[in-house]
Amino acid sequence: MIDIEPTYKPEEYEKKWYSYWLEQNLFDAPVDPNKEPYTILMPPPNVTSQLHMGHGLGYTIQDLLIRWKRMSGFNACWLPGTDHAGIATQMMVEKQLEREGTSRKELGREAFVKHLENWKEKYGGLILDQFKTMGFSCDWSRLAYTLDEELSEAVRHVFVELFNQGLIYRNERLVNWDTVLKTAISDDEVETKEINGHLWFYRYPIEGEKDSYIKIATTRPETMLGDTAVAVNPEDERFKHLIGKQVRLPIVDRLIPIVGDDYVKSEFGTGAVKITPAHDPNDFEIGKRHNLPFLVVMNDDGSMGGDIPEKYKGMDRFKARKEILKDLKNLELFDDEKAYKHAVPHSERSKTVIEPKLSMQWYVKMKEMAQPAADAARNGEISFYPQSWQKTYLYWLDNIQDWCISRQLWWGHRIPIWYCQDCESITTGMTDPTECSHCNSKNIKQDEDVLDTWFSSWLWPLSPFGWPQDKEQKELNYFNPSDVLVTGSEIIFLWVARMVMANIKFKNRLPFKHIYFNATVVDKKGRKFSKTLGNGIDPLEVVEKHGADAVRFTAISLAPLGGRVMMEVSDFENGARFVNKLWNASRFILKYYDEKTQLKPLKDLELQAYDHWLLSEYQTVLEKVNQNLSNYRVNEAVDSMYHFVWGALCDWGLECSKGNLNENSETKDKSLSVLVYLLDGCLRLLHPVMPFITEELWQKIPVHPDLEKGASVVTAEYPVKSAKFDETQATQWATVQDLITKIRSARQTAGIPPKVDLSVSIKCENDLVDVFSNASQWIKQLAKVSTVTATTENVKLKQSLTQVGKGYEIFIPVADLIDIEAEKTRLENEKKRLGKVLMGISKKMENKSFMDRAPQDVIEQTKAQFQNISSQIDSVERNLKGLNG
RNA sequence: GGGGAUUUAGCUCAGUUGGUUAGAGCACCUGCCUUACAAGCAGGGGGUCACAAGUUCGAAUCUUGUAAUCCCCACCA
Repeated sequence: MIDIEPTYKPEEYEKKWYSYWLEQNLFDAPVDPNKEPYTILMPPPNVTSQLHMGHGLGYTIQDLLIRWKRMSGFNACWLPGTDHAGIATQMMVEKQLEREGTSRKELGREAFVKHLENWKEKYGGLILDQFKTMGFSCDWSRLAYTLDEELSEAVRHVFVELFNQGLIYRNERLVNWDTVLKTAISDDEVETKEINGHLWFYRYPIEGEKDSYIKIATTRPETMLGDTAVAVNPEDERFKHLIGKQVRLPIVDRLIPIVGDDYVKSEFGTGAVKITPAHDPNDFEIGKRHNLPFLVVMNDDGSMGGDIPEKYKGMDRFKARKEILKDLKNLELFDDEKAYKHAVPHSERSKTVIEPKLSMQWYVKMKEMAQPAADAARNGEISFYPQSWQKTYLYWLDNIQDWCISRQLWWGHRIPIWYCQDCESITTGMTDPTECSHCNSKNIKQDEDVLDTWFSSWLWPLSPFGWPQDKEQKELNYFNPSDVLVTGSEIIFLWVARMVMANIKFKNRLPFKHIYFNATVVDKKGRKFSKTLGNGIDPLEVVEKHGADAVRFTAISLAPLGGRVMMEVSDFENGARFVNKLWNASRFILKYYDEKTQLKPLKDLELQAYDHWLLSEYQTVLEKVNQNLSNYRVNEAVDSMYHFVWGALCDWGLECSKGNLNENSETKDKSLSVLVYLLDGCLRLLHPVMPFITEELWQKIPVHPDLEKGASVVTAEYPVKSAKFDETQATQWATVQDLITKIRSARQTAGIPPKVDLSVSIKCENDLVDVFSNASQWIKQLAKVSTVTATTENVKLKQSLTQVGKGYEIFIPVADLIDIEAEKTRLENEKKRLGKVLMGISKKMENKSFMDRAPQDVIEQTKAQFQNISSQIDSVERNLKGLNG
């Protein structure tokens, strides 16, 4: 007897096995030319972040795939790492400083960066430990961090390279300015939100004409301080004559021209637009077209500033909005206010309203790099799961804008550009210069800004593999391209598309072949998890309660391909139940195994019909699982495992075996040979989903002669389909199951107490007589009846419970145990139901076109069905008569 | 405004080239401590497949339209 504790206690096994795996170096994937690599790049989490359910799901899927491929014989490398996450981390630390009553300005750049590094040292490893708790099998020897020396060198290499190729340039443009974080952010970090705002109408007096005005409409009155024109459509009859004239800008008392520009839509608002070139993207373009001055009237923090009336200086932009309106009213220039719903850009990070700001920033030219990245998707070299994301990807690439890569932050890779204070030229290079490369002046100063975090992340497929330092690039050439990228669709542009571009640009090949977008985790009301709502699920809390395997199993079984997945804490009980089931099933099987047990190869055994059925189901599940995993239909793969273990192995396999296991006989060894074989297979099958419990159990089960046993289930062979059963017997057993279910049903619907002894007679077709007779031991056992007789003869039994199956009828004499009337009603209903079905079929068969045009096999099927249903109806009718007489 | 989806049992979803009486999990009802598991076993109820039209011998499945919901992209002041 192999003793297993009555309940599975995850905390007792998880740490133990994880350490064991690490000791045995089972997750490491050194370059091995004799083995085919299978690589997944882990999307690096923010270095200071904590594990949440989103990670829980996405990374569990990756671990599932990696473990599956590792067991399938691949050199599986899951590259782990973390991202310095410029904005997020700096924001976090700045908040901390604020609580401590200081600020980054007060500390100064050097001290602040030092502070951040300490912070990273302190909290940086946390999420990686959490990954270990989840059982993730990353190749920890390759752990990378975007600020590592080698990775930083790759960043610099790329910057210098692109700069030298003229693909990086500096320009003054309108950027998305975050007034809270005081930095520019890229278009992709902006989210537009519908806001219930206002459209305000007011007038500007036309210079030199008494009581003549031009009326404009705006959502942002505060920017009028920086107006340098009013624009109208040149075709607009109402305003044509005004073009070329000037208006006197109220409050600031400045003369500005009225210009004609096609951009203005006559039908919107008043048909006249105030133009603020330094604070609005459209106005910026108009400003350029008409050579208007660019007047900046706002400070970095969103307060008003510049050359404006004293009263507004330093006033917050939203307060200034109200003040301006008040002042316009006082001047009797204000006309009207209308409720107006419009899209307003917000910062993804700080959530504040984005301010378009005129400033000098660094950009990467993208068009040229985007082309091959788009082609790769068009010609199918790179494929998306779900496929529909391809369109989104292509749309973005086809309409790509240049990438603003400079950030006014201190946390990140500092831009390797030096400005000469004397000749004003620019110096860059792989090493920090000491003098200007043009005039040799020592008077040079490095750019204050750092690079966008994604400028290091986009090199993730390359830089962790020693690129570009390693001249031979053995590592990179082995692992790149990786096989699949598993990530969230929200970073398809920020990260995914850019990695494709970088990999093509610098390695002339793709970073990965497949892109799988995992579902977004939301609550039962469809809301995203958020701290403020408090609706999140902490995966670690759930792990503590149910164990990592239960969490992994549940997460995967709930997650469809793409889209959203609703989760609540109670869902994880499902996983816990399955873990418990697997534990107990194993406990049951192994209980009967002792030193006298001799496991035999399956081919040497004379198996029962139910064994063949079990083996057949097992083969089916193996095929399904491997196929579904290949298609990234992970929830379906897990679903079929669950159904095999619970519905086939436990509900039928173990139940059928019960009669055979107690005796010290050949049947016991035979049963155990099959059960241990299947259990071993199930543990391997389930291991990628539930690594801990499967390892604990697998280590305990005896070696089966048909199977190999190694040091760990981590590296055991993943089972694949290979027929080892008799299909005929498997099918016959399915009929026996059907019969057993019908007997059980008859008994329960008639309300016969379980303790009452029943005997069953079966009238059946000739070939079923043997099938049922051979199975009588199990029919008795599972249907809880004392005798079973099967015959082709008509059975004449009065007052019987009856059931009709395909090719057989069941009679259970019950004398006065049943409510005859209730039974009659049941049979009448059954007759009605079958009648309806038969009607449908006969309609089909009477339809001449159906008989003429449908394929032969469909017609045959329909005929057989007709036979079947009619004979069922006959039986029901006969049974009804039996009850009456 | 453009694009991508979704709509099947009370809930979450399968249903892979159109073809037996549309499935699963959870929830619900009933009966059971039957030699692992009451975190269990057994049985059961529940669906005009969003709506409408079309193609077809045959539609949950294909086409078109309608409605509702969700996501992404977009500079109409």
